[in-house]
Amino acid sequence: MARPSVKAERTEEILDAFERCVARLGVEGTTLERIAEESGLRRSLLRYHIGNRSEMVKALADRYIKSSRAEACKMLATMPESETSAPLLDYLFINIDEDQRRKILVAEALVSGADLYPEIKHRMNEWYSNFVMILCRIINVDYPDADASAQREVAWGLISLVFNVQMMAALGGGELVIRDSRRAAERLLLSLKVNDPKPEAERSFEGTAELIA
Amino acid sequence: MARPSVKAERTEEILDAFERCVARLGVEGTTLERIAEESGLRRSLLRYHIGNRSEMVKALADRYIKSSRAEACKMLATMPESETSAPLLDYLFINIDEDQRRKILVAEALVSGADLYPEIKHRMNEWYSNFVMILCRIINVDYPDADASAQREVAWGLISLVFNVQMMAALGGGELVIRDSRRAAERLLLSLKVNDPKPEAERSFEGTAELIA
DNA sequence: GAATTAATTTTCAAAAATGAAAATTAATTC
DNA sequence: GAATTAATTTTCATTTTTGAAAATTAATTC
Repeated sequence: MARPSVKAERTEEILDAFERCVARLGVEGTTLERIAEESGLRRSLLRYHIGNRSEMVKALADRYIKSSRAEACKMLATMPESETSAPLLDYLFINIDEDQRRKILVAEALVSGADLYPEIKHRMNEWYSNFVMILCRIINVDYPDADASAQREVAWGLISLVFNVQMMAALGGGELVIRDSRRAAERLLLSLKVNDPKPEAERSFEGTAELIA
Repeated sequence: MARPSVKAERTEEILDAFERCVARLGVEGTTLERIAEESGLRRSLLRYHIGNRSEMVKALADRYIKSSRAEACKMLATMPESETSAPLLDYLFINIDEDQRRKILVAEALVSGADLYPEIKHRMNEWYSNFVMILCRIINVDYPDADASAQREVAWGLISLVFNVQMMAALGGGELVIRDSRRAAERLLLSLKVNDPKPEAERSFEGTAELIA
């Protein structure tokens, strides 16, 4: 009855370009004009299809959460029944293509930029919790006897390593850092075996009392 | 012979304000006008005392590197002769005041923003290497038999944890993440004891050959 | 208090970024 | 090919940010 809509495709194209910019320049470093250039579209089309700047950022965060969650579930599905540690480490550190690397940098940028966009804060918190949960589920396969908090500590450590290795890779010297990160992650996973059930030694560095929630 | 110079003091004030802004808003999210407001000075004074925007960023990075190096050395000096692990973890995760927290966020912002300011890239690389070295020296006190690469892996893991805990703390839910981070760091340190000298188990998750530099 | 130099304020211009809407073009149906 | 609706282009105004220099004020020495 009229010209067919391409809003869905354009929206994807625009957000793809936005992601590429954010990975390099951060949320605040990315201007609408730059996104337009990156996507090969006019700036007015960003506005027409998505909206103004803050709506653009919101749309980016929304899409990111959704696709990231889907990706994590897919990853979970590809995990073997046992011996998940090696495939997990490969997934997190080795089998990283340009796309996944960008996704990680975008997550960091969104978290860092959350202060300026309060709506994102909650979304990124949710995203992070979900990621930890997925990791714990995988960790649980190889280390079912480790208690939940121990698994969470290790999961958090893995995430920290993944984030930082990509951030530092931007400074150059990528290969060495990747190798070290993977090894450190390996250490964290193995700590679940060695220290289970928790011996006295593990508590030897315990902090002061007010830290215990 | 003339009005006394206050350039040194003003410069410090301005860069202090700049740091406060960068910790919250990132390098690109910080405008000169905002720095002026934060410091209580006119924008023209930033230019007069330091320079234009890129010179401001360069000055910030320079001062950051210097003071950070001094701080790290001071920390190293306060370490005991033995049993350094607990004080190290306290230093990295527990005894963090607003100032130190800000410093960490600034480091992250500078690393993330290095793409836009090539001059910083090298400086931040240097900074990072120095930090790893200091940590290795401390780690070496308690784990002198662990080989250098193992110490470096653990040091890198500690840095990753420190960075991420502060980044995520901005999203809220700080206490739990701090506790988990400290515990994860503890696991990394302990892995140096358990797996030394490296048993076969430690190599069980070794990646493919092309990773060996 | 005149000279001197530094600091500060004021002011203006230019560029960059965003918001918004009018005008035009394109693809579909009937 | 006329009507219809979506997409695209064009255009303009406004705000923000930055660069730069002139004008003024302040503290010191002689």
